[in-house]
Amino acid sequence: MDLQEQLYAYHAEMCQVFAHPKRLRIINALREQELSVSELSQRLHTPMANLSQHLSLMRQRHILASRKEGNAVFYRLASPKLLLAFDTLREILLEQLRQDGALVRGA
Amino acid sequence: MDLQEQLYAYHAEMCQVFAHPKRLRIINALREQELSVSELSQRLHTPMANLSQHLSLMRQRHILASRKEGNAVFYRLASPKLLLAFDTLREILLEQLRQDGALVRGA
DNA sequence: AGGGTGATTAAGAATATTCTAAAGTAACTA
DNA sequence: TAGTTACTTTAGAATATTCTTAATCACCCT
Repeated sequence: MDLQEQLYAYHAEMCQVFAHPKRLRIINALREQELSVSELSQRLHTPMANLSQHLSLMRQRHILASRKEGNAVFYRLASPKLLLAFDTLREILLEQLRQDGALVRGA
Repeated sequence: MDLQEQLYAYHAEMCQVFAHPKRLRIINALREQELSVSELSQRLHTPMANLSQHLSLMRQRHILASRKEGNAVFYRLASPKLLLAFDTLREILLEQLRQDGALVRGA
């Protein structure tokens, strides 16, 4: 595999993180503050085992970073630029929905 | 499913488009000009049948638009903002690779 | 050491994605 | 109209993702 392809492969792996609603919700929840797994579990109404798998994936891909305190583990966004990409895509999405005359009014 | 969840689901569907290296290459190839399927096929060294499936997915998700001329079909990016998101993510990626001391120098 | 809490890991079933090969469609050309 | 080109669609096998349940790990406390 040449360098360009390698880069595209990494790029795609990174984007995979965004390709699941639950992971997007995690990112959004961590927008302003770090949270522990159990706090996330409460906010997102999601079992810890499941969350833990998503979080681990996101950490592997360097989208999230974590720190341990006692026996709680706190996760945070690894890069604030992520939110720029996140928000840009959401903007495009909202434009599309508006154009399609779709289900969403004032979202 | 409530509205917020619906939005996250759409958002994730959209991001899925970026979660495959071949689709990222397609987007990059269409950065400055529209291209026909056979032109893409040559540039990306990918069979048309396979390309066609990726293109169709991307059109469904409103990432690409197409136009027919004779019996050629030309595809183009649906929104220039896509490139902003694309490039932002690639920047983050390159920063990571640099930090990791990883394989890539001057990419 | 033993028990409790918070988090991770493993196993496995259900589902989704991706590719190849073959068949099908649409527009051009002789 | 028959053949050709450009593209799309279908079918199906290989692979990957996601979730649930149960087991395990790490840290704290008495």
